[in-house]
Amino acid sequence: MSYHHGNLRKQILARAAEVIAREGIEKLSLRAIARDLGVSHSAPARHFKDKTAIIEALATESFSLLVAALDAATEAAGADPMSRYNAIGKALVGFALEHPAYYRAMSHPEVRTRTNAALMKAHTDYMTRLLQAAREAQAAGWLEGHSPETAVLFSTAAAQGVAQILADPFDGRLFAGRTPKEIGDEVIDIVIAPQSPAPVKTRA
Amino acid sequence: MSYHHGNLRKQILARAAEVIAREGIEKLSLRAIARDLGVSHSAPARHFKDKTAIIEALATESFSLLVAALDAATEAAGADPMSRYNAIGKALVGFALEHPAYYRAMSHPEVRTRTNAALMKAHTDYMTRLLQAAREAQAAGWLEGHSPETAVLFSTAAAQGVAQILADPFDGRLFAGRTPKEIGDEVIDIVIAPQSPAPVKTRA
DNA sequence: CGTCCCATGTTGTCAGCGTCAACATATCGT
DNA sequence: ACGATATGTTGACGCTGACAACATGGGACG
Repeated sequence: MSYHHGNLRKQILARAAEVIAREGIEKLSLRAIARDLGVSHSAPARHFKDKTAIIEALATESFSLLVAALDAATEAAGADPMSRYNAIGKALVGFALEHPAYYRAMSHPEVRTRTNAALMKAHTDYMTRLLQAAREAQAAGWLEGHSPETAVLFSTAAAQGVAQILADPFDGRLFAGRTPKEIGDEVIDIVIAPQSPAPVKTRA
Repeated sequence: MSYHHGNLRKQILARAAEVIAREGIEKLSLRAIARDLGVSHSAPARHFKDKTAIIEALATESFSLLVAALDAATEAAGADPMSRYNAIGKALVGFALEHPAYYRAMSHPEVRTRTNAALMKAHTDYMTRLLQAAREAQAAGWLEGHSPETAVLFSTAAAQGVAQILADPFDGRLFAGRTPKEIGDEVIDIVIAPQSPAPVKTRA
């Protein structure tokens, strides 16, 4: 198919994801990746205009994967709006724990300052899912009296915060004996009650 | 007092904080700082063994400042445990918004892998405050039925998430017309109701 | 089938970076 | 007065990301 190497672009992304997952996003090096793939030091430049472009591509891919995961979780959660939004929260935490490299790429500040069209579209798709599900949960009585923006901010902040803390080995010691996923799910159940308020008694 | 320059150490930290606040932690450069301060390129090495040590020092200082801010906020909040913990949440968000450089230093992953004694003590002091206040809030009925660890995780995750999102220009667009601080406070009131559940009607 | 274009990879170069080692000098205790 | 020491300087090394110039092979098209 391709020229000398084959699907270099894909392999660069894969290798970058490995490095990010194992050593953190700071340690990413174009030249090291090129070495690992047995390719000259500036071969990656043909596929990514600079280093940030790699993270950008990972972030874009990540938003797409995440949206797919959220959609799957939403569908599996049935019809109840609270169950659906709760499932989104849990899926978000699960995604962060299962794909740390992707998650870190998404939240990397360098990426946020770029105006790549594909990235922005992927991000918008993601935000759309959240806003939509949050709106439906609100229509079912969740956080009545608050604006949709506030509700989304509250829930995404909690979910992102949980994901970040659980993925951080420094704070991980607090939660001996239970898996991060279990703990994350418990917290998400606090943020978004797993069922619409039939039997549930909220206390302001 | 000092030799050629004076209080170089302090100025390095101050300049580093400026750079982090304005351009982000990625752009931090020892040599650039040295140039800015009119000093040779490896003068900083006398005060910080490597680049991460600067961030580490900022993070340590930051935890101390934050603890002081939390203590002040707690005291000003009066005796009610929920008010006190609520005030801690708001103080945390306020700190992140007012001192972005310090806040970023605290949450920088590179710092988390180090075992600096002063840093760990400052971090422990901080966590102690949170756990203590959360326990008292729980004793007052907040999040009954959950472990203290879960309660702290929920609230710190939410607070950190809010701080991170509000400090991010990318997501900031959602909240036109209101200051980040106002929005953050509203979210904190969701996380931790601002008063203990007497038969009082809360007004958001 | 031949030829040209271009996508892809290579080589070489540059400035900037963090870190280290060797050296210089002002300050302070004695 | 003087020597140790804290602090700053100079120079070097290998690494990095980025760029420009060059090489090559595969596909488009006559």
